[in-house]
Amino acid sequence: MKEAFISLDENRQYEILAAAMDEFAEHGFKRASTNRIVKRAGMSKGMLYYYFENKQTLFDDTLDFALDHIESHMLRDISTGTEGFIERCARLSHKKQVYFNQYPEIARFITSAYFSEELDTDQKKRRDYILENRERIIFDNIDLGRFRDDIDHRTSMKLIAWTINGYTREMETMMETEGMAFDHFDEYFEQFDHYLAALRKLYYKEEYQ
Amino acid sequence: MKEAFISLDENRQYEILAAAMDEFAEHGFKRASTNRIVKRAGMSKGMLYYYFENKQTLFDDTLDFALDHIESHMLRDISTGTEGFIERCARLSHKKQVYFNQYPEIARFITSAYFSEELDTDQKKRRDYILENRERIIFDNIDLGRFRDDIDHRTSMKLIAWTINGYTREMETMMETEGMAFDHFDEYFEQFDHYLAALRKLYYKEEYQ
DNA sequence: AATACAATTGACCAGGGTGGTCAATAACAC
DNA sequence: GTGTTATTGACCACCCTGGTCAATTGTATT
Repeated sequence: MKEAFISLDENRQYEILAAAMDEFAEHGFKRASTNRIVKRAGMSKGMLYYYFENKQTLFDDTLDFALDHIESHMLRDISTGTEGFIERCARLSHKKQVYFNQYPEIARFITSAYFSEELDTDQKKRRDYILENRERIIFDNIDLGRFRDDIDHRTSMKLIAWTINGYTREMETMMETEGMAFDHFDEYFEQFDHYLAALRKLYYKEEYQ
Repeated sequence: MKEAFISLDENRQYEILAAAMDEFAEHGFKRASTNRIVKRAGMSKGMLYYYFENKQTLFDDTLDFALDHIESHMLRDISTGTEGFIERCARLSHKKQVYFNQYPEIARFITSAYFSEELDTDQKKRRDYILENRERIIFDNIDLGRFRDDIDHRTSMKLIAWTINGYTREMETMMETEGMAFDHFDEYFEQFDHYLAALRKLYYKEEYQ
């Protein structure tokens, strides 16, 4: 990341990094092609090496950017006030959904990096640290009293988490394959509320439904 | 697929097709390497072209084999006697789980082919037909009377399907990353039964729990 | 207009991988 | 020994790779 790149317009910076993220996500580091990256970004080969030292540092800088971005955009404002587990799950899922919808390149890139063996030790550490934050926060400060008592609380939480993840996953694939328009977005939130109400009826005591 | 390949030992046939499936799954048709395939299969370059016309027909034959295999191994014996939706979902998930565990190469290959744009029209049709069979069968002949009536049956079915898929997905990734041993397999089935009992308590009338 | 410097291009390089071929063997049967 | 089949891997022309760099264009300052 040379000064030439840093002094670039922020939108242009993102376009270039997005091109790199798409290519790395699709092919991994080794088989990613710098030629395809410059084609995706709409620039000449020379510019890439005017902006970055080489392919490796391009990848490193891109990963740094993506992890920073996730930390500052998706994981901030996740306050942990006491709430029911259903509400907690819904909130986190929704946050993730919105973020992944707004920055699909970053989502794809990080997802592929999550399973990649091509990262060095430091990169793996940082990736794991950031992505496990979400796991840590999900069980913090939960009002367990809302659960019905004839089912083990841990069991309830597992089942609820799977259910909500399943719903958001189905929405993701629907949006990917059909290119969900904005008018369906309201429908999506209505549906979500409907299912959450059902979950409360299933898992909560009457007074918390 | 020349006679030379057909007259081969069945196990050896599978080894070679498995090598091809792994390579195609990982890189797609275009970027898959015949050199890596022969290396994976432990044979010389010449043999591949002694067995198959060229890369394209190798892919076609491999896809045909995989689809046939799924149809005859995973989708047979799915009788549709009347049963509860939880039991139906569990049975199908279990069948899929066992099959994908036994033939992981086929699972990976078909999964990647499912999102591939490199298939021709006929191949896409056949793939869609076979894979949608599972979707069709899942709602057939369900004893809806078991559901509690204060929650819409369709809602219940959606929620249950998401839950069970979430569970099996978690097991799959656990097995992939940690290399689940056989002694954990019993534990897995115990857990599964435990969660199914909870689901029955949540979604069924008392007399069906 | 002239100069200086930054931004930008794409032809070019050596090296490596590609799908596919084929003459040379090895293995086996008779 | 002979004929047939199984098997090898060096080899081909071609394409793409990461990276370079002389040449060109753009822009601001004098």
